[in-house]
Amino acid sequence: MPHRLVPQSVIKRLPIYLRVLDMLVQRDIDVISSKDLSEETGFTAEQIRKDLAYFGAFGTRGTGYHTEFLRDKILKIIGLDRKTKVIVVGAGHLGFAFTRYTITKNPYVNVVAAFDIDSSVVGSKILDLEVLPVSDMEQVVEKEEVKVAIMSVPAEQAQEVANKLIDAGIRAILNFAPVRLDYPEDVYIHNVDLTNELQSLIYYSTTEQEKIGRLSEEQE
Amino acid sequence: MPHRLVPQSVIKRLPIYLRVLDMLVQRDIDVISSKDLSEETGFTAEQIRKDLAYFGAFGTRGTGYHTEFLRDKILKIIGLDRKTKVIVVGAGHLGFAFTRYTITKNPYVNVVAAFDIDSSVVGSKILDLEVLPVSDMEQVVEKEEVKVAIMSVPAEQAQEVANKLIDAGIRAILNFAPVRLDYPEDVYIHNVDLTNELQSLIYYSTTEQEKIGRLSEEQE
DNA sequence: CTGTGTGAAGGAGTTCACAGCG
DNA sequence: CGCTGTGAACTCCTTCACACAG
Repeated sequence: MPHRLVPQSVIKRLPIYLRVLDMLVQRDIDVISSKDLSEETGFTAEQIRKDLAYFGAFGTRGTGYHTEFLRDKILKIIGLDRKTKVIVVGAGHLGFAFTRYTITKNPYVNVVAAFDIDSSVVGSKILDLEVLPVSDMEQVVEKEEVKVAIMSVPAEQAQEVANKLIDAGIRAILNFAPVRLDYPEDVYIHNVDLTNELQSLIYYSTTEQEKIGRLSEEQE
Repeated sequence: MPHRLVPQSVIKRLPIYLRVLDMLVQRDIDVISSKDLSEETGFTAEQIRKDLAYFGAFGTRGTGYHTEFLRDKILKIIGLDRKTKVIVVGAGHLGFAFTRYTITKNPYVNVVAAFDIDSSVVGSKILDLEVLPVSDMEQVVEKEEVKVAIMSVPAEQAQEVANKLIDAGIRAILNFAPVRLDYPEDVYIHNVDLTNELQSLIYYSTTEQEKIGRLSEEQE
C-alpha cells in the first residue's frame, strides 16, 4: 500500500465519509455506492472514488462499498483504529465546551487530561475529568505519550504553550488562539479561528447586487 | 469597482489581513509593504497583492500600503464597516463561549440576541445579554433585520432551526452542528465541524514513516 | 449491465516574472 | 530605484469518460 503525498483536501473529507459510514453501519445498511455516498456527503461520486483510491481499492465493481469494511479502513487511514489520546490546554469556556463534546460524542478519541493556568479553574471537573494545573502538562504528555493537543488559550500565551507542548513531544495541535504560531517542520498545527470564520461568513451575507450598491456609495 | 467572482480562498484570507492591519494601526505603523505583510500572515507577497487587486488598487508603488486606509477598505469589502448584527441560536457551552468571546473581542459585530429552547438556559445571562426562548427568534430577526446567525444546536434540531432562520430572513449561517443542511441557493451556510477538524489533525499526528509501518501490519 | 478504478482533459488558484508608476 | 499591479506559466485538484471487474 503505497503512501505518496495525499492532498490535504482529501484528508479533510475523510472524517465526513467516516461519519456517514458510521451512520449507515448503525442503520444496518451493508453496502453503499459512490453515487449514494455522493447524496449523503454533497461531494461528487467521482471525487469520492478518487479520494478512496489514494489508499487502495476498497470497493466491489458492480456493487459498491461494504460500509463496515470501508469505515474500518478509513479509521485505520486516519489513525483512529486505536483510541487516539489527546489533551486539552485551556479550560475556559471554549476548551470546556470542546472537551465535554469530545468526551461524550467522539468515540474515537480519548481525552486523557485537561489543563489550565487559572487556579480558579484548576480542580474543577469536566464530566469526570479533573482540570489539572499546566505545571503538570509536560509530565503527563511524556508519560502518556500524547501526540495531539487542543489549545484554547488566550492569544498572548499561545506561542509559549505551543513551545512547551512541542518540547514535551506533541506532534499536532488544534489551535483556537487567533495568532500565527512559529513551529518546527515536523509538527502540524491547524488553526481554527472562529472570528475569521464569522467575518468571512459576513462577506457572503450580502449579495453581489447589494455589495455593488454599497461600494459605489464612496464618499471620501 | 467591478465585482466579478472572487475566489472563496481570497475571502478566507481577508479577515487575517484585517487582524494584522488592526494590530499595525494600533502600533502606529502607517505603511506596510506586501513583503512585510507576508511575514506577518505567512502568505506570499504576490498572493497578498493579487488578493487585494480583486477589489482595487490600494497601494502606492515604491512605498506599500497605508495601513489605516487598507484596513478600512477591507472592512468595507467584507461588510464590517457598519457593526454587523448577528444572533446566536443554541446557548449551550459552545454557543455561550462563542457569544462571550464575540461580544468582548470582536468590535465589528453586534450580537443582538441569543436563543435557546431549553427552559433551564432561557433567562440566564451571557455578560449583559439575556438568553431568550427560541419562540422569540423569528420576531427578533425580522424586527432587527438580522442577516447572520450562529447556530450551535444539537444535530437533530439543526435542519429545523435552519429552516426557521431562513424563513425569517437570515442569509448566512455559521453552523456548528455536524450535519449537512439543505438550503436554498441564495443562502450561504458555512459548516464548522470541530470533530472533523480534530480527526483530520490526527491524520497528521503520525508521520508518513509511521503510517507505512502501521498499515503494513495488515492481519485480516 | 452496474458501479468501481483511473488515465486524460479541464479548471481554479498560486507562483513567477516583469512592466510601470511613485 | 522600490514596490505595486498583473499577464503568463505552472501546479494542483476536480470533472469527464471509459475500460474493466463482478
